[in-house]
Amino acid sequence: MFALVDCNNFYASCERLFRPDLHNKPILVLSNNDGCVIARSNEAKALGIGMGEPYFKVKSLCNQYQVHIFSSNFMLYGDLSARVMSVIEDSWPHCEIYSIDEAFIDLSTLPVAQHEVFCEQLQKRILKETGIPTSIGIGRTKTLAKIANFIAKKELKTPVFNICNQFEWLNRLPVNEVWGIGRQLHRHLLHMGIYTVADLAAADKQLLKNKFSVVVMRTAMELAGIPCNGLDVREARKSILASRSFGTMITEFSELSEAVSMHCARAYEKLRSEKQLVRHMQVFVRTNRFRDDLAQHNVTMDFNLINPTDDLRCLTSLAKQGLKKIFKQGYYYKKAGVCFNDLISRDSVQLDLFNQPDEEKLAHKDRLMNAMDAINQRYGRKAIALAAQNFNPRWAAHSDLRSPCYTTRWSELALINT
DNA sequence: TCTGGGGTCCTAGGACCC
DNA sequence: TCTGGGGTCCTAGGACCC
Repeated sequence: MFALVDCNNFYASCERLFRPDLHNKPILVLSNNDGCVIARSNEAKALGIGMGEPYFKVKSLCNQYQVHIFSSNFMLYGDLSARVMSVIEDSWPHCEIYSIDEAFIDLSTLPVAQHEVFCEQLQKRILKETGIPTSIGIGRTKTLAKIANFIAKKELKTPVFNICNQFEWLNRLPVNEVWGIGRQLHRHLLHMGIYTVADLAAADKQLLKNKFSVVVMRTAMELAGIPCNGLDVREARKSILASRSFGTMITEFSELSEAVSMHCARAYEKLRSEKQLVRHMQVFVRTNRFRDDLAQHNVTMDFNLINPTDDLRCLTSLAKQGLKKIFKQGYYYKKAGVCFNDLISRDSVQLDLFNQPDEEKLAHKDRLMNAMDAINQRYGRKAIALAAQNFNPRWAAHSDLRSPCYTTRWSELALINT
């Protein structure tokens, strides 16, 4: 038995937490560059504003209905997420943090009669201790718990819903609400006459495997109540991506180079915090895909590193060399990024027989990187950096509507007037 | 004018091995 | 003219997720 705890309109709820005046008011949270809608309060959903819609398309509607707009503030959301997750982990020993706003819990060791009461209490405790509203779905499998959560949130608007013995719901929900069924699969399933969740649960499993994949087969089995997935144990990350769209389009190599250097530094930060080394790296640039009137140039450059590394100087220098090879004069660039792949734990490095690293240099590198990290940890992210970066670039993304980092920066604490 | 970012998993096909 | 069987590993691309 599984339960899925899912925060309601998570980013919008985070923004509202420190703005009680926005209770019952429509709220939107925007993506980087204030580009697209990535979260909506219920009031904003009621206005017909879609998920992922470009902000400029709904801007006038927002003005008309006085929708409160926020640039995204992931520092805040990440911190509040950690609070929610710690309450869940403190309440039950068998948990899997699935995303920034969701966690599965395995209820198998709890008597069936107590499932709903336990989840109701958990929901109340999270609300009380963090201020974040959640919905909880209960089911025989993770996929059913997901569906139950959907019913709780969207259909019944109750804090907790247990789908066991209430399978008639599966006939009423369209198959694309199922976890793992996206746009393409939905299209194919419709052609096969599979319209509802119940249709998929009853479909021929071998046929699904042959026609699609083992993943779709497992999904259908889970809907039929046969568990194929347990709680996942958190494993080391397999890739780290850092990329951003620019606030304005870029034509100069020097500016692209600054951007790529910045992305290296951001990816490096994650790499170091996870104690991993890079064996493969990509650097890429993109033009604006929405501008049919402009020539397009989207390229990626790959590198294999003979000796795995976490040396920011080395990674940045490589990325810049790659950029030099793929950069072409005369294009309007909209986005750039780097991706670290084929990561390996710092503790288990396989050395190359023919390219032994210089031990002394390696030790020197470690001291330098450790010192850099320590300085940035103590004095803030931008305290020390490679000169290749530019902290005040002309091309920085727009985020004019960002709320304060209420819970992570002393200088931005909420003020209370008495 | 304005259109996000960061991940995972699976499969088919090619290259290679004996 | 006729040309096997059984594997592994890697990669690109596509699908999905939040």
